[in-house]
Amino acid sequence: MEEQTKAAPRGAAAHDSMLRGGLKFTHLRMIVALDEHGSVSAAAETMNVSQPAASRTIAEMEQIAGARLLERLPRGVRLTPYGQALARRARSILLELREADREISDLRSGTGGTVNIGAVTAPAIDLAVPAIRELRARHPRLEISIQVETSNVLARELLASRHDLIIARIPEDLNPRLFESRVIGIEKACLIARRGHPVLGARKVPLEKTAAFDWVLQPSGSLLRRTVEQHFIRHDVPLPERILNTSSLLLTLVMVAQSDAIAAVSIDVARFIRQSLGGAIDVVPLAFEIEVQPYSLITARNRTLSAAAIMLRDAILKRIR
DNA sequence: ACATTAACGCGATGAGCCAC
DNA sequence: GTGGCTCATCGCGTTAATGT
Repeated sequence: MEEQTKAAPRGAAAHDSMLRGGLKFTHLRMIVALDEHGSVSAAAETMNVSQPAASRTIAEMEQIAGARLLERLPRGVRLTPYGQALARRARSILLELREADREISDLRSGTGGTVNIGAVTAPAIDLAVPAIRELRARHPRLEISIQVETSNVLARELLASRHDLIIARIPEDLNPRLFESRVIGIEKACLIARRGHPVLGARKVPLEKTAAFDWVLQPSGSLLRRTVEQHFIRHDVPLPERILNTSSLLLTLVMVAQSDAIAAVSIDVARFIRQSLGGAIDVVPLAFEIEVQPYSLITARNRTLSAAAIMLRDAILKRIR
């Protein structure tokens, strides 16, 4: 009986040393700053305290955690696996607090909420914009921000809590477990050129004919670009040599309209351009289709969406059913 | 060069006491 | 019971000295 009462507490109660030990907001900010800067003095500077104060904060954290959180190196410090675990959790707690801050601020200001969405170009035009239009009609005071970028950029922005949700693909170099995603659309791409472009004479333009011209492509490593490059490799055609890298659709269109440059864009984008620009730009007819990996509606795992973000997500999902 | 430790200062807080 | 005052304590910051 005596042994029983002396035994370590079980379940959740066995893992509350952080709470009982008095882990503070400052500690969370410090471990994140240490992870980002790799030095106590740099972390201290970002938190506007002296370096010894930071050192004492670290000692407190290690005392509370009951584990060594940092390796002291000749130049700076490095987080131990314990430190990394705490930093990861601390980041998520701080992000949640930021979200709570935003939600309270929305409620106080009576704006009806804010929502930040990111999307790659095609679904931005085809899905995000119509969903936003619909939402705005129902909730005119809702503040909505949209960023159009490549999946690489958007996924990182999502993890940094700068977006509530994105329509993109999870980049190969990021852990898919960090996200919750649902495939919502396939994307086909095509090549575009200005009306009257030399390649447009043929019924089916062979790829090798296009390689000699300037190209406008998304930055290296982006999915659309990789897909296009794979077509060149598969058809045994040397890759274009003169490439302008940009993720800006506007710049792409200007380049294509004002020069002999060829660009790769999604079919949805091309359709929109043809309708809107009065035929200044044409689709290059190819003998094959360019299929890009499907895109998904992606949110950060373990992050609760605000009411405004849920409304936008539902408006998007409604359009694909 | 960078981290830790020691000594100290300052402001916030709570306990104890007293007057009203 | 309430408000005002004093004082001890605590938390958290600093600088200076010391260690790696």
